[in-house]
Amino acid sequence: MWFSIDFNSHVPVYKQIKEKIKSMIATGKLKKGAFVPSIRSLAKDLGVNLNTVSRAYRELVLEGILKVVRGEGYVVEGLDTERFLGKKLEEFRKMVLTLKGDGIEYEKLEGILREVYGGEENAES
Amino acid sequence: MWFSIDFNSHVPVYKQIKEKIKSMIATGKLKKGAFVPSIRSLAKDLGVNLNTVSRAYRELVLEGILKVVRGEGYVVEGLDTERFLGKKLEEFRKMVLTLKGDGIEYEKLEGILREVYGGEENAES
DNA sequence: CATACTGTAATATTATAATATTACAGTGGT
DNA sequence: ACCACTGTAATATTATAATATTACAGTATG
Repeated sequence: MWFSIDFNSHVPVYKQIKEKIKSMIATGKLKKGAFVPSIRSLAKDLGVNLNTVSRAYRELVLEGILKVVRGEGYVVEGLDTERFLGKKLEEFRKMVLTLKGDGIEYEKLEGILREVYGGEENAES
Repeated sequence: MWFSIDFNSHVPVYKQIKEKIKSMIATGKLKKGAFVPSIRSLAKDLGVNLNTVSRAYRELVLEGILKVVRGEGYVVEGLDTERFLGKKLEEFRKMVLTLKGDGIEYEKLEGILREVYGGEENAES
């Protein structure tokens, strides 16, 4: 299995797919030269239509992230990881700004940060 | 002027409106008993259709947040602020989890937190 | 009472995302 | 050659969001 789709999200499925692929390249789970799953198999795994995956892959090709070999599949080309992570951090900053505007205190957010990140650094004992 | 809409967002406009209204109630900018702008005037201000604002208000009534006085307008009823902020924090946690999954370090996020929150506590000198 | 605001209702139209389905074309292994 | 995979293309259908437009109904104020 590969990953999952949030069907309740307002984010279009094809965009979610694109993001996950990028994320997996950024984290090294997908390396340059590797084949991503075939359109049909990924569509089946995710429970979405073939056309939806096709659109995601097609756009990733346009962005230079995948390349296609007809009859064989889609291959990882590369990703500007800096840029990708930069965008993610921009979204984070935007959300923090909104939360601050809603009157949420710094400590509350920092607490959640610690919660998500902490808790495993000394797994023994 | 009231607030603005992000037309590039995948979040539907009527949902953005609902969120902003809730946010303004949560932060006390809109108090119980106050009239929110009329459907037509807000639609004009935001540059959206009357029907879109109408839908937002209608749903806020269903949620018990506004009430309607025919011929007069919509009035703020109330908001479960705890619940509202709780949901926001849940979204925050989700995003942090994703960012962690993307290999972003704790310090990077904490830095942005500080950046957004800091910078005013000692405004003099 | 007329006017100018309110909300409401109904209908048609557009754009986007996603689905369903069928068909065609390239590649590789047997 | 055949078969089982790949990608690709085309078409129709559905759901949702948003728009445009017109019309009706309630309330308040001059």
